[in-house]
Amino acid sequence: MEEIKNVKGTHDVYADENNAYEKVENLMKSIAEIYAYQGVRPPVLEHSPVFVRGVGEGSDIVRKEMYTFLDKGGRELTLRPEFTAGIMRLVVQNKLYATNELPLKLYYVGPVFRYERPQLGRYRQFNQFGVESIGHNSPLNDVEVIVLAYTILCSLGLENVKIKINTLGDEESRNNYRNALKAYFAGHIENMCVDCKSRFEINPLRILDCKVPEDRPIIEGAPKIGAYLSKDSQERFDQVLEALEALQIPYEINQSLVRGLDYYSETVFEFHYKSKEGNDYGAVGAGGHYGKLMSELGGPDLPGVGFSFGIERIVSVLKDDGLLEDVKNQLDAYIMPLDKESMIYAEEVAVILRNSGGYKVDMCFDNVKLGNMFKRAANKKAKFAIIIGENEVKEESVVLKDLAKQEQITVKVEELVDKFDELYEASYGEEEEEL
RNA sequence: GCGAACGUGGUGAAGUGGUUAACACAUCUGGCUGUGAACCAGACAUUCGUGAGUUCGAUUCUCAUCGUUCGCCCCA
Repeated sequence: MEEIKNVKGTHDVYADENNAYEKVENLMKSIAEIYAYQGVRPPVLEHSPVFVRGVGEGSDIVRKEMYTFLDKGGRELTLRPEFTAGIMRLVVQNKLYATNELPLKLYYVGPVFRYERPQLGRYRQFNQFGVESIGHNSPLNDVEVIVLAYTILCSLGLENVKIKINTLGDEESRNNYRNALKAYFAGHIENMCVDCKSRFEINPLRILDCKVPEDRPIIEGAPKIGAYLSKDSQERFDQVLEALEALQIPYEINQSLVRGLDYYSETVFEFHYKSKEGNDYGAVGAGGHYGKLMSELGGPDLPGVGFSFGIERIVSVLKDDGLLEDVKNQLDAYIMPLDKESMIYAEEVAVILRNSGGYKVDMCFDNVKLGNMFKRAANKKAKFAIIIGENEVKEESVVLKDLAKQEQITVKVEELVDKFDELYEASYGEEEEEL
C-alpha cells in the first residue's frame, strides 16, 4: 500500500505547537479588537478573477503561484493566495461600505495557499493574520494600521522589530516615476541580469528589488521615487512619518521597498525581525495602502490600508527566541486509580474537580504501577496527583499530593474542591495574569 | 522555475559491498502487593525514504522518484 503523507509544503500543527498558534492568534485578535477591528471570514475559495484583477496580472502570485482549478460545474476557482482581494469582494458584495462612518475596520485569520518552493519559513499552505481599514484616505489611517501591527509584535515579546517604510505615490507619481525608470534603465538594461530584463518589460519598479551584485551600482544610480512624487503624495507621506514620530514608532525609509502585489499605492511597509539564533525568516509581516483595489473589483472608489502577518514565521521566530516557554501543556491534577475497582469512583472525582472546581484534570485509564503513574504525571507536568485505591473508595476520600512539595493529605470527597482551591492558591496563587 | 546538499528506530545519531545494523535518550516489563529523580535484568529498526539497475550479494555503488534543507527568484 502506498504510504499516506501530507502534501508538499503543508505542515501539521499539534501538541505544544498548537498552543503556540492559539496563543499568537488570540493575542493578535484581542489587540485588533482593542483597536476597534471586527473579525471577518471570507471563504477560502473565490472565483479566480477576484485575485487576477485584485492582486494583479503582472504579479508573481497570479502568474505562477495560484492554486487554480475547475470545479465540477466548470467554474474556475482559486484557493486564496492572500486575504485582501477576497475581503474587498466581500465588502463590495455585501455593501458594507454603506455605513454612516468609515473606515470599516476588519481583521482576519486563516490559511492561504501559494504554489512555491518550500523553504525555511515558507509553505504552500500557511496562515495569515491581518487587518484592513477601508474607506478613509487619511494618512492617520495608514499610521494606525502600522501602530497596531507594531503593538502586536511588541506584545508577543519581540524586541527590535524593524519597520521599513516607503511611498509609491499616487497614480500620477507612479506613472512619472515609471517613465523615468524606463528612460534610465533603457541605457543599461543590456548589461543587467535576465530577471531585470523581464522586469523592465513587466514592472520596472521591481528592478529596484534586484539583489544581483553586478546590477546594484546601476540601480544605485537610478532615479528615486522621492523626486517624482506629486505634491499630494509627498504631503501625505510626510504626514505619515510625522505621526509615526509623534507616536514614537521607529522606522526606516527604504526607497527601494516596492512590494510584489500590484494594488499598492502611497504608503507601503514591511516588518522585519531576525531571531537571536540568526535565522532570517524574511519579512514577518507587510502591508500598505491601496487606492484602486475596490473600484477594480466593481465597487465604489474607496481606498484602504492593511497588513498581514505570517503566523508560521512569527511562531518560528518566537520559538527560536525562547518566547514560547509558557505555552506548554500543564495539568492541574492527574488522577491515579490503583486498581480496576477504583476506576469509576476515580472518574467521579475527576468530573467533580473539572465541573465544580474548573481544574484541568486528566486520569490514568491504564492499570499500571503507581511508580509508573507518577512518571506519567511528571510528563504531563501535573501540579497535583490524586491517588485512589481500595481504602479511598471505601471511605469516600482521596489522597491529594502536591507534586512540587511532595506533601500529601487525605481528604473527603465533599471537601475536595475547597481543599484543592486552598492548596492550589497556596502554591500557585496569583501566578496567572491575563491581559 | 533554476542551482546544491541531505534522507538510518519515537527522538538524537554511528556505520559497512557480505551471515545478529553500534551507541544514547525516550518508552515498556520485571526486581519493588499503595507513592515519582537511583540501581540491576530484559524488550524495543525482518530493516537503513520509495522504486529500479549493477552485483553471487546493497543500507552502503548508479539512476529515477518523493521529501526535507540551503542559495536564486519571489514572498508572509
